[in-house]
Amino acid sequence: MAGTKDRIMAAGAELFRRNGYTGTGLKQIVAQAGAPFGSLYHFFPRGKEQLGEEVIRSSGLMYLQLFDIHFGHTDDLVGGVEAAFAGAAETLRETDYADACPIATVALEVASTNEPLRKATADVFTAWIDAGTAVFARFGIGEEAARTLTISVVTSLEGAFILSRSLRTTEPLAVASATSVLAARAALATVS
Amino acid sequence: MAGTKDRIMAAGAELFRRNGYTGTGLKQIVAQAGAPFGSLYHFFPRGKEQLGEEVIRSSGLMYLQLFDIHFGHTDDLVGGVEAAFAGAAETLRETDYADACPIATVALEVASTNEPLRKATADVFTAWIDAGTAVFARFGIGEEAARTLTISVVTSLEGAFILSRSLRTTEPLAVASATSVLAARAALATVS
DNA sequence: CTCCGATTTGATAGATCGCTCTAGCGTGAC
DNA sequence: GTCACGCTAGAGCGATCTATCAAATCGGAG
Repeated sequence: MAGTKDRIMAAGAELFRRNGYTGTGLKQIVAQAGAPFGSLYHFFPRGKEQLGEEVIRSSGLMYLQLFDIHFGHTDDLVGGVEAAFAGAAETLRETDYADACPIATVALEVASTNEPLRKATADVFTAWIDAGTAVFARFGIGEEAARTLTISVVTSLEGAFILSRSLRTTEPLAVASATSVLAARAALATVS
Repeated sequence: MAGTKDRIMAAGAELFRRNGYTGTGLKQIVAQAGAPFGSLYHFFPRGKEQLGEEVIRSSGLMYLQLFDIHFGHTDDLVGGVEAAFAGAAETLRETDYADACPIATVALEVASTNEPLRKATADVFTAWIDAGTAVFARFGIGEEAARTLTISVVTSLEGAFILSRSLRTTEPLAVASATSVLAARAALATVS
C-alpha cells in the first residue's frame, strides 16, 4: 500500500490544481486519498498550510523534469518548444481542461494573502526559470538571452493555460506555441 | 452616497481579485462595502454566484476600454503595446502586486467547478479577443493575424501577471512586453 | 511474549460559511 | 395623513471548515 502520506499529497495536488487552495477542504482530500482524517495531522502537523507548501514544492519538482525531457537531449530548440506546448495541449484535452499548471491557481490565490505559500510558489517559478536558463544556454544562447527566453516561454504557457481552461479550447496554447517559437528563433539569431 | 449595489460590487471585485472567489466571504464583502448583509440578497437574490457573475462581467467591460485607450487613437502599434504593459507594471507596483487581472484568479478557480461562472469568464475573454482583433486590424493586419496577435498579447500579459505577483517583481511583465512587441512586429511585417 | 513508538481512527470543538427570515425604516404617491 | 414599497438591518439556521484529542491498532526490537 503506497504510503498514506504520499496518497494524501497526490490527492491534495490534484484537488488544489483543479479547485484551488481555499476551494479544497481537508475532508475532501482525505476522502479522495482513502486516508483517515487524523493521519493528515500526523504527517502535516501544521495543517493545511504545511500540506499546501509541500504539495507546491513537490509539484514544482515534477514539472522541472519536463525541461530535461523536452530540451535535455536534443539540438532542436524550436522542435522542443513545439513538442512541449503540444504535450500540454494534449494533457489539457484529455483531462477535460482540468490539468494545466499544477500551481498557477494556488499561486494567484495566495499571492496577496499567505506569505509562506506565496514564497513556495515563487521558489518553484525561480527554479523553473533557472533550469530553463541553463538548458537553453546549451544552444549557444547567451546567459541573459536564455533567461529572457525562459521567462517568455513560461509566461506564454501560463497565460495560455488560463485562456484555454476558461474558453475550453486549445487555440491559446497553439498561439502561445507559435509566439514562443518566434522568441526562440529571435534568441537563436543572436548566436554568431 | 454611492448606491449600495455599486459599493457591494466594487468591494466584491476588489476582494475576488485579491483573495479569489472561494477565498472571499460574503460577510467580508458587505463589511468592506459598509452595507448591511440583507442588502446583498436584496440586490443579488441568487446569492454569491450571481454577485460573482456580475462582478466578472462588469470587470471585463472595464478592461475592455483599455484596448481603445491604448490602441484606438494611435498609429503606433508597438508603442501602444509597450505603453499597455508599462501601465500594467506600474499598477502592479503601486498596489503591492495585488491588482493584476481582475478575473484571472477567479477564472482558474471556477474553470472546472462552476459552469455558470466559467462561462462568464469565457465571455469576457472572448470579448477582449474580439475587441483586440478589431483594433489591431486597423493597422492593416489581416483578420486572422490580428486575432492571433491579440491572443498572443493577452496570453503573455496573463502569464506575466502570475509570475509577477508570485515573484514580486515586474521582470516578467518586461519580458512579456518585449515578446509582444516581437509578435506585433512580425504581424506588421505581413502587411504589404 | 512484552514493550514502545509510529500510525490509524473518528468524534468533536469552535469558528465561519452561504443563506433565509422577519421586522423596521424612509420616502414618494395620492 | 397614510399607504405602499424599496431598502436597511442583523439574528440565526444548518452545513462545513480547520484543527484537536484520546483511544485503538500495528509492527519491529529485545
